[in-house]
Amino acid sequence: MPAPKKSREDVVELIGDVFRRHGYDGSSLAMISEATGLGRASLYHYFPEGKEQMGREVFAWIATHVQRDLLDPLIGDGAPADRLQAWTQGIHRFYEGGSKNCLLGAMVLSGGGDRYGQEIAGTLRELIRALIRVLRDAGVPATQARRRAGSAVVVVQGALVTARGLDDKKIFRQALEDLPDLLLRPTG
Amino acid sequence: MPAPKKSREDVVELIGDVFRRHGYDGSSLAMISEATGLGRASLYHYFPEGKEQMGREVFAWIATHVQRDLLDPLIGDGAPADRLQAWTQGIHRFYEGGSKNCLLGAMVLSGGGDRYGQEIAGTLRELIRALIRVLRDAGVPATQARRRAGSAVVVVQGALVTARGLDDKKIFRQALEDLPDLLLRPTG
DNA sequence: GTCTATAATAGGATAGAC
DNA sequence: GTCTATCCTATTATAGAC
Repeated sequence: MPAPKKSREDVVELIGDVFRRHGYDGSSLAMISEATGLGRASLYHYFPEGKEQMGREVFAWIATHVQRDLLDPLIGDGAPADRLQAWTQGIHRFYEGGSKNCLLGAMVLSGGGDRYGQEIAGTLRELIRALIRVLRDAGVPATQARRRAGSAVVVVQGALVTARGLDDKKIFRQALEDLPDLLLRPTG
Repeated sequence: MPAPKKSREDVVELIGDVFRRHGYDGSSLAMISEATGLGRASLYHYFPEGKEQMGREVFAWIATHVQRDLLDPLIGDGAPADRLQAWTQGIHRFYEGGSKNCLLGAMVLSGGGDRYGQEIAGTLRELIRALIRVLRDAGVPATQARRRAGSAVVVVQGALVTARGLDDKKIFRQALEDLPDLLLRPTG
């Protein structure tokens, strides 16, 4: 096996997986070293500013992938219901059916919130804005659209935490399944 | 000021607040010492087994308070809608309108999950069971009741994480407000 | 770019005086 | 029950050889 030769992006993704599982404070360089297959020295070669730089790059990675897998499908010009469907499918893939934690959520609750609060809030807000647009396109009144867009993000976050807390992915699948109907239900 | 004399329960609650904010791994004895006003030595006097014992007692504290503030209102014998209302109000108080994190959620994502996974899952499951009963009492069919009870917990968890991620408590209040109608909506 | 060694620090935990 | 001092370990981070 001729050393699979990981790209920098591969490494960043692997580091992100460690942060997801153990939070920021809970992730030691030893774990990161093992997960990436890189020795400590190599890690500092790639990331001279250490753990904090790793965190920054992981967030950059997340931002581009949220854009591609979650935001782009929402912003397309198909029917609103189809776009929402594409979005929930994107989420399903993104979090591997609930087995992967949300990095943003993990960071918020584990020491990353103080350090990366701006990035976290920014990504969440972008997502909410895209959802508002979809709901508006579907004819949902502005106030309701804002409210429901917020609760969509709430459900995704909650489903990931709860699935992990209960060690049961079904709850994640179901919450996701119910989401489009919930968002597009007639206003009353 | 004659040293307000904290009871053991007060101390445990204060420690819980530290865990909430910083997660398990993120909470150092220095933080705990400052939050409680007790020196390291005193902490070990009260908790000879150290941080892990603190974690255990915090979970015990949570269990009794979840019981009193969240489960008891749900289990009463009033109308289902009233019981749900009492529950959401309990949650609102419990988390101080979204400014306090969920300890279970924080633990899941910050090193506590490995140590206290059983306690976390147990508390969540109790809550879901109580919710199922309420929904059944309201005439919701069993399958739907299970599903919705799960999603109620999902919403609460998600609202707390998201409120913190966005640093915006409004999203928590709204999610909570919408919850009873969502749970009791006609099955379709 | 990776290895070995090592510094420097923080964190958890203990001992003994009072 | 609290204080001071201390130990041990893990962790972050750096230096220098190859």
